[in-house]
Amino acid sequence: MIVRASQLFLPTLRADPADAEVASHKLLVRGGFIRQVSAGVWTYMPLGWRVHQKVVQIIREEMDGIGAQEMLAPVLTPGELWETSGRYDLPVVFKLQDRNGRKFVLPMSHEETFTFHAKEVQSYKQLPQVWYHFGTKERDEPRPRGGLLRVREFIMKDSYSFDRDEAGLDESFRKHAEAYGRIFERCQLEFYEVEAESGEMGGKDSNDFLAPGAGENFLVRCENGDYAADIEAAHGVPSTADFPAVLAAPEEVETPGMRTIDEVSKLLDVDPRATAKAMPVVAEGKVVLALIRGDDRLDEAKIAAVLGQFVRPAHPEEITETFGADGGSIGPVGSPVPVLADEALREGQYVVGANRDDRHLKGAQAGRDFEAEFADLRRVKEGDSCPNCGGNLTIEQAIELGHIFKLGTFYSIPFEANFLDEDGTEKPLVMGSYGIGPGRVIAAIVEQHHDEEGIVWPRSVAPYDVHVVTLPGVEEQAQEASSALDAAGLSVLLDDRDARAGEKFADADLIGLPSRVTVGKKTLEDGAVDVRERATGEERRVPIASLGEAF
RNA sequence: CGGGGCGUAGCGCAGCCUGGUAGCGCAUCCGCUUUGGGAGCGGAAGGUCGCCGGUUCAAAUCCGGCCGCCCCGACCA
Repeated sequence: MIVRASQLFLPTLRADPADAEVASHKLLVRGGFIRQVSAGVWTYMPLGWRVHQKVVQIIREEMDGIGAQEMLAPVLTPGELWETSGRYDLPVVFKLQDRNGRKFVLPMSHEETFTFHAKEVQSYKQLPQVWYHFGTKERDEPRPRGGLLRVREFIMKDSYSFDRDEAGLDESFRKHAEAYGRIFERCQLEFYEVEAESGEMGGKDSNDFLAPGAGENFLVRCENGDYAADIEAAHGVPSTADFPAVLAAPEEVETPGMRTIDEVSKLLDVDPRATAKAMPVVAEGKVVLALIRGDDRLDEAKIAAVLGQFVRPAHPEEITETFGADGGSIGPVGSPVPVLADEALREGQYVVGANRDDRHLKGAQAGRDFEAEFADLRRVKEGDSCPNCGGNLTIEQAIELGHIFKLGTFYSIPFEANFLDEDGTEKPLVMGSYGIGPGRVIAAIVEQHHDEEGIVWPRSVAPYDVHVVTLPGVEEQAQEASSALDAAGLSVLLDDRDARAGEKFADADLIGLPSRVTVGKKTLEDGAVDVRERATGEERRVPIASLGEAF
């Protein structure tokens, strides 16, 4: 295939768009791949759509490879299906009504619809089934951002597995994980499969596929490659505290006006890591005192996992009412409410609030001076050690490319999606669901494959294989070169525009096809062209006659 | 939803404080010259200054309300 740039809708921009921050957003817009229509709503223009199609085809091949069956479910979905699952009232769900006031949902994923169809599965003999589609998803995101990173409408490949039992689900889950690995490898992505929070899905196990780069997730990794986790699920070993001399009993000290760990540790000349921070929270109407080491941050996802969904920090009035002291001076010793302490505080003696204004206690020790439940509450941070090998942990931003869930019977029970098993009993289907966002895959590829000049597409997803740049006076030779490449099965973008060489080269670098062929006046003398690799800048001279074999 | 910023030609911006016929660069169109890393000269086209209202002889500019977009946070299959 040969496409002429002079006829192509490819509006490249010389400057970065003013509202873009991340590299993939800037480059995809500048390169004429995508344009914004509204916040979090994008059009894929011809080049961008070609990339999307390439990614989709890779996903399709790998899904088909594990026996999944492609179909297409509608966007417009009756509200009753979502009332059945209980998801109708989630705030991110787009809802609308028809002229008769009948409720509809624009779904953000299709569990309900696919489970609805799964009611037609009758017998264990038909299992397992794996169905998927590339469907348009809608989400009333409170805050879209970062180009394709977080959007309100997007295409997702979502698949759903239906098995007889847990063992079958494990197998479907494993196959998906392997297929996902192959998909991301074919897209030349560096990625990590990590444990994830299941959110509102009610599922048990769920794994995220994270690609380092920009993005909204934080990936924790060990330098030795034996540990990777999303920060919300990650465990780190905190650095060792520098404890002062051991005390036989807690000792009260005056700390007038000292409210923060920083102030207290400076005043008392104590390592902040040898202090403990008390954070009263309210869960289900009850106050609990969360206790973490002075240098740590409370991880809200982790405390929510222990105390339940609705945890909030206590209000100042609640604190003084409960503890009889200001928030800067409260502590676990003599606490009127249960203490939930981070694992790091099991051993050692810490400086804590005395539950009296302007007083702290030195040498407070869990088990001796106060009772506490222990849990992992601290947010992993730079400088922590790997829980497996003790190596250094690093934290980097990452894009969530895909998410795989073991749903179990969360949907099949309310939908009564049952089958008759070998033993003659009726059982609910055991389900899994598995998503990949091609748009995020594209963003991640650009994040990981670009330089100062523009995008550097991996060949597997490049919109075209070769960019042929024609300089003036050699139009015929450029056509000849393009035909040779086309005959060799390569797709060609022929830049036949009446533009200056520099402009064409700059656009070629920006658009980022893997190879560039320059046809210029020299070609008239030697019948050869310059072939340049976008990734390396390496250039070689190749006769047009043998261009086909040069790739 | 809380905090901050922005809205003027296709893109990037100035003008607003201190009201008086709307400007710059790039892009676009025509002509000539030029042509291996974003050319030069000459000519031209293109804007309800986000929207509504108010103040004023006069509003891009001052005041009020609304809308949209970006960033941080909250939120988040």
